[in-house]
Amino acid sequence: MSTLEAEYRLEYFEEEGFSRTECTGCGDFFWTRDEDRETCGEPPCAEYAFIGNPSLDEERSLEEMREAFLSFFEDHDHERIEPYPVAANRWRDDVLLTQASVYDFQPHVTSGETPPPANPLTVSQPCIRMQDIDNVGKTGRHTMAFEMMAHHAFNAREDIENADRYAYEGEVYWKDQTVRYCDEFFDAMGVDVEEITYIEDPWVGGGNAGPAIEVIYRGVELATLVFMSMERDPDGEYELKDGNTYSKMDTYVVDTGYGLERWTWVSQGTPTVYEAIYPDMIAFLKENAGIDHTDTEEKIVTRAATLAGHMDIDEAEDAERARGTIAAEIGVDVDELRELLEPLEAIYAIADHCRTLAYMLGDEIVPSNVGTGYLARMVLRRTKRLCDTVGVDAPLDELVDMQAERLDYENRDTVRDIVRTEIEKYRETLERGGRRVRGLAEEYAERDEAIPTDELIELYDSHGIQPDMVAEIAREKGAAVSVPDDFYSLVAARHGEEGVDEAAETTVDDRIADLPETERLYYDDQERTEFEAMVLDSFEREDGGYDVVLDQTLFYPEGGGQPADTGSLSTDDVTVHVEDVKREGEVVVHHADGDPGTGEFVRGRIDAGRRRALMRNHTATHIVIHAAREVLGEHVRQAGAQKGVERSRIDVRHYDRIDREQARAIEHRANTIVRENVSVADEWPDRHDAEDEHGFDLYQGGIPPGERIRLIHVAEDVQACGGTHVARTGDIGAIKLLNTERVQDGVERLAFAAGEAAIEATQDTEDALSGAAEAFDVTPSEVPETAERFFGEWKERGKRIEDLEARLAEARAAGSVGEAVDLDDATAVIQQVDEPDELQATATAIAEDGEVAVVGSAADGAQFVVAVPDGVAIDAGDVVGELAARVGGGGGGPPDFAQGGGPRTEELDAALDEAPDVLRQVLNA
RNA sequence: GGGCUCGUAGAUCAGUGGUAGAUCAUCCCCCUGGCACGGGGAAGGCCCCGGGUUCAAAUCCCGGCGAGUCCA
Repeated sequence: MSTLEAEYRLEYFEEEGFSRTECTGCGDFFWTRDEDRETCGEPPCAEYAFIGNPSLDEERSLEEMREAFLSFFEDHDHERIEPYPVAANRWRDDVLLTQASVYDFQPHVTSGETPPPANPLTVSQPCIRMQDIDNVGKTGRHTMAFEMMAHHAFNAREDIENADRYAYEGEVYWKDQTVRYCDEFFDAMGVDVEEITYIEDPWVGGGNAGPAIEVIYRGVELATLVFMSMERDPDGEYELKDGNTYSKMDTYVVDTGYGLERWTWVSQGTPTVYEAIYPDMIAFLKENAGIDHTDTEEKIVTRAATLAGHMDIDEAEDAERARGTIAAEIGVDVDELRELLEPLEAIYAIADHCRTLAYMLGDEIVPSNVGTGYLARMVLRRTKRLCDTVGVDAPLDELVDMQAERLDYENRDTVRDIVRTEIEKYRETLERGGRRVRGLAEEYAERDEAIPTDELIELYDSHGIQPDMVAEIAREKGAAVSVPDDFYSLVAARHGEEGVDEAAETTVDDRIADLPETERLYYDDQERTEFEAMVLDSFEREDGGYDVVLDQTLFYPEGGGQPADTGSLSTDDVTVHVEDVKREGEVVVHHADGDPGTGEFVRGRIDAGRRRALMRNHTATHIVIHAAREVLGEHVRQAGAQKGVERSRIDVRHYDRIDREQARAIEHRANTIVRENVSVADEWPDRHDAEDEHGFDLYQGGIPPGERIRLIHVAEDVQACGGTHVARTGDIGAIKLLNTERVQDGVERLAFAAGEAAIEATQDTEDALSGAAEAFDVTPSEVPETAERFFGEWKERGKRIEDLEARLAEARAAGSVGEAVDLDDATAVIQQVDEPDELQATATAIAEDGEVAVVGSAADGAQFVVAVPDGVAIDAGDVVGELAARVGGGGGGPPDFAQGGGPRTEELDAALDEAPDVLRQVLNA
């Protein structure tokens, strides 16, 4: 086993006269030019030394600092690239948000499958770290939104077999040059490099690892230099801090991170980072919230922040704990200090959260109850709460827009619209929640009980009501609440074991992996339906079928939401049917119902009708999403799609329901594109050229690996796509939108049919309508009006009948149609009424006349209703129970009105005959 | 992707298997010089839809549709 110590013995350190020292504080090893230095320089071993002491050659704003960094590296042979979206789940499925610049290049670039957009390159990548949400504003140094400035170099070893199998070759630069650049950049920013320490801090993450260096200046970590060069390997020779073993990879990547906010802060030396990066917004918010400090207060705030800056505050709790110490130091009351600082902390957090929201919404994340959308919703609601507590009354969409404007976003109107819609939803949730809590609080206050924890958990988990809101309302209503300290873990416990399904690793069969890449003919001529090929191999499957691999194929394997082709493979002797086709790596595997024989020549024939339908549907999908973007807005993105032969569906992200009018507009637009009969073109450009030209929106259905990608152009729409398409939009014939449904909050599903299926779908609807028209005996266009009239009349008749039944029952009661039985202190009337709906009315009418009613019915089984007027000591329930038992059933009800029955209708007469006895029995009981 | 909650009068919600309710809003009447308030009365329900269990379902079970919410 080897450690990484040797990895840090750089020639550069030697040349520059660095020495390696063990920190007397924490024991970490670090490199420095200052031989007398004893500590690593990072808290808690040292304090921030730049607060109130601007520490670069000049004070810089966020924008100026970013530009200084990027142009420095541009001047040093790096290409500047545009940042990637913060929604990292747009190109990788293992994370939701971009948290570091290197995320941009994982997994395909770092693995060597795809070339980087430039090499070496520099970027300032917006990132979001939700983990820090509680610390923002309080610690003075944490932000949720930040930009990681970086320079990256992608290297591949040349001393290996097939060195050319990677998308980049050779070494651009490695450790020495990376540290040299870092030194030079510090120097360019006016820093005395004697003050810098380079701490050895091996990095491990996401299955990769390597040596890494933290760069510390005046107490703060201003850069991290990571040398990603290892991967997890059970047999690896390096055992690292996570307990796993690692071995060297063929590719090795320079991954650096220079925190833009930190650099800006250090350049200005303000007490908190927020004042350095959001000066305008903080001023605006302070004024809006009416925070106006006297000179004395101002001094206290500044001193407190400065003192806090010198302390090791890494968590919000630290800040709270430090408050006492700071108050004592300044000589003010701790409560007074808190009162002064808390509104400021809220304002800092609002500024940061608004930038986070601008990043998220600007990158087309739509608030939702799932995924990144949920994170956006959480941040937005939290921000709204902060605004309310501190008394900021500017609309949130305006605040977010201030940040979006600063970031120079183009879709600012949509962002504002999303924020407004979302705030409205939140308002409704709060209103609903408030009503609910008030009701609950009154109930418990009345009983003089505390609101139990169970209720609190339910309110939060199912209704999104924060416990502190419950406490507040409960206080108004005089109900007690105590929120347990472990509240959120109780909520988590309620969710039980949330099984993190380890995605079954699709292990490619070794036998298949060894076969050569299948030549894919389906791109060459998308109209072709027959081909010839040689069977390279054929394996029997467990289900009795065969996996057939050919040297070339026209069969499209399932992918990109397009189902596989079906068809047949024939030799002179045998024909087998292909039922499914899958891609295993670069090899296309045909699932057939027989074995054509390894080494045989086969003629392949695909089911042309099916393929053509699929092609129509696939092109139609592109058209529909394009039309949806035009109608609903540029933020609309594909969230999933499934093409079929009969119908297809596409899920799009949108922050509202799609109404009927919009659906019509989308259908109209889509069919216009069909009628224009424009040609559908495909091309295979270099991926980076394509990204430069069309942006990230190319990737509606995920990002494919490789140096070149396939683009499909339909009218103005361009998408990266591996599917098969018709030659011209007119070939689709027609597109019929079948329905829209909401599959999740923020995701609408559009179902549609193309071509023949579109006509059939229309006809089906028409059949339904003309059926209804026929039943009403009116023309189809009169159906809505007629149905409405009928429904109204139907309701009216219902009421009329009810009314008549009541009157009939009264008449029947008055006329004493039934058998009257004299009980000791009351009269009972026993009657048979075979109208099921009139049973109750009759019984009620009799009871209102002061007589005990026993009404039986033979319609729909044997049924009884017994009604007892006030003041008669007969339990109706008992009577019914007894009678119903005689017809093989049961019954019951309150003492004055009971019902029951049973299946044996033939016993009804006998039961009614016995009713007087039963009544007497019950009376005497 | 998973968990939980909800769907009853125009609105807000009660209703634990036995005759569908309250409050507000609406309409009418009374009180007043007029208004607010107050008093009395009326109208307003495919109890989301479809199955099942049961003598009986708004109520219990299953499925669907719609809404909300928490978590990854």
